[in-house]
Amino acid sequence: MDKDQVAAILVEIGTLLELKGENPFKTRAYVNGARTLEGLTEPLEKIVAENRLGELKGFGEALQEKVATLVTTGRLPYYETLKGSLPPGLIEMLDLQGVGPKKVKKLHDELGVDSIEKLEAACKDGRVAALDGFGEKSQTKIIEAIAFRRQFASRHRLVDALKVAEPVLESLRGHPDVIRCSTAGSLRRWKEVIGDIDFLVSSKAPAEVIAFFVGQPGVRSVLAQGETKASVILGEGIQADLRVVADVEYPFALAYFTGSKEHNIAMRQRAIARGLRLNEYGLFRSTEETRDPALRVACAEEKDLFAELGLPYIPPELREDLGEFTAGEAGDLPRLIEWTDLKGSLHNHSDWSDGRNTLEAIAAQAHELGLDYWAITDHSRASFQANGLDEDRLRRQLKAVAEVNRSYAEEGSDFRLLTGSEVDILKDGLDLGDDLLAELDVVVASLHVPASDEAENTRRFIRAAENPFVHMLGHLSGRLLLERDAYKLDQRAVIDACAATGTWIELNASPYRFDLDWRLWRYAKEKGVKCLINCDAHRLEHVAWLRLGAGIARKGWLTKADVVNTLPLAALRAELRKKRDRAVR
DNA sequence: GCCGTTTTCGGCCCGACTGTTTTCAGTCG
Repeated sequence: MDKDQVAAILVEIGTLLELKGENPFKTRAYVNGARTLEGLTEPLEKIVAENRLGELKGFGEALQEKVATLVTTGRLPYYETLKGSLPPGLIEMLDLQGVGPKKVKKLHDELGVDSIEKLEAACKDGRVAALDGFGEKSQTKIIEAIAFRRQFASRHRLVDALKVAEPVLESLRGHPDVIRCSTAGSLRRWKEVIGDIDFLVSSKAPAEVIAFFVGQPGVRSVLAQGETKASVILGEGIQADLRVVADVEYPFALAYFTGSKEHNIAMRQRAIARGLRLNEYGLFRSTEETRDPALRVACAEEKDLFAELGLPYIPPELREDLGEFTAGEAGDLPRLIEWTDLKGSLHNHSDWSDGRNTLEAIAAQAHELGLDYWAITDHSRASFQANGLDEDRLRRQLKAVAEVNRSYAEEGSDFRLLTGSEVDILKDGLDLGDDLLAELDVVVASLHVPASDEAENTRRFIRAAENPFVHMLGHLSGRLLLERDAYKLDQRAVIDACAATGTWIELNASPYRFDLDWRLWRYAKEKGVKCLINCDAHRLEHVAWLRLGAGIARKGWLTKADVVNTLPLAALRAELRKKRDRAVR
């Protein structure tokens, strides 16, 4: 059983204990343990085998024993007994907005409700409103929550959230009562998948701002509206929360609402260690709960707050409590890549395979945007569903690319299309021969039809990395966010092989992929594996994904020096030759 | 269930909003 499966079970144990009315700190210990496991970059199996679970944060005797049992036997009797003692529908009921463990327990104990369907029925005939502690409004809200859950998923891709958040932010920025404003939460931290959108505003007139916010054109319903905060559902089914604070509180609130929760807890503890108290209203010279302005440590911006706690500014992308405090104290925080450092993309498609646009149109756009180069790496023939190119068509495409480049050269422009292929990794090797690969500027090797066996997939990737003409591996895990899990694959073993062979790894910037996952880049970087931030563009507008991909690279602690496609064309060509030259020697 | 310059017990981050309360519990972030 791998770390994600084990983590999911720990979370479920926590939830089941909550439903049983257990001590909330006990339930939280399980969830904390799960978070720790999810953040691991080395195989859980190895940690268990080496008896090192106890070194993990929040792992005492009970968790060590349970996780070891799960990893070694794939089962856990404690969990099975616990799960068997509660109806499975109760967990699903927790998904409902405004319904938590206490209410589920009461609904189950008093009405025998053990599924969303039965809950809906109980609401419709008024049995819920008649319960102690419930009323008409609770009943109506539950009915609405059930309808909402049916219509919308509660998780959204970053790109979809940005699309609705950015216009609202612009709108807020233009309001006369808004002094400062920002997105916060997981959106600001650039998580690949987000639950809801958070906005923060500073203002002297919160009521006006809140009224303006809930009246935005995209708002389809208002979940809550108070004096300092409001929650709405936007048209696309994404929940958005607004918080309004005084301007003097803004830096503290921004840090607080940006999170992550784990990062905030560490920040708070740093404050406590200095005899201070941190909350969303300020950093106070007090150990008691207070909002006394006289006790507030003055901070004009977030960076001042970090400085008070003995830290350099920590960019939002790094605020996951995954080492930013240790690195910050040591002065080792990386200077993160900016998306404007990127000079082009080395994995893209055209209408020769499954892309939408012609070579000419693609080149014109990339040139116009001020990029230095853009590689055309259409699919190889094995991807017949994508109209993959066989050797003849690829040779013809090389001529067509040369033709486009000639026109830029004649204009005196340095912009160039690069030739290439996204060659399929097949069972017994690559879909194109080495002779032809050697003629291409850029070779991306990707797996599109995985085996069901982890070792087999790992072997195929390692073999591709060993090919001297393969520059990089494409969308390694094969995951599609919110749609499809990663292939069964030992990603760290593949990263090791890339390190050994001088092969690069792509950070596929498609917001459906973001693959390699940001959590693995620090491992790759440690091993000396370089990154390429590639659009995998199939349409002109996908060039915008460079910005998204760079944000994910930032989340993976990458600097400009770690990313090959920050190099200008001549230097890039030199890098592209290195692995091949080494093979020839 | 975890943890320890508050150290083997007694804490565990903390505040806003809602609804059902007549002073607060539940939920959420």
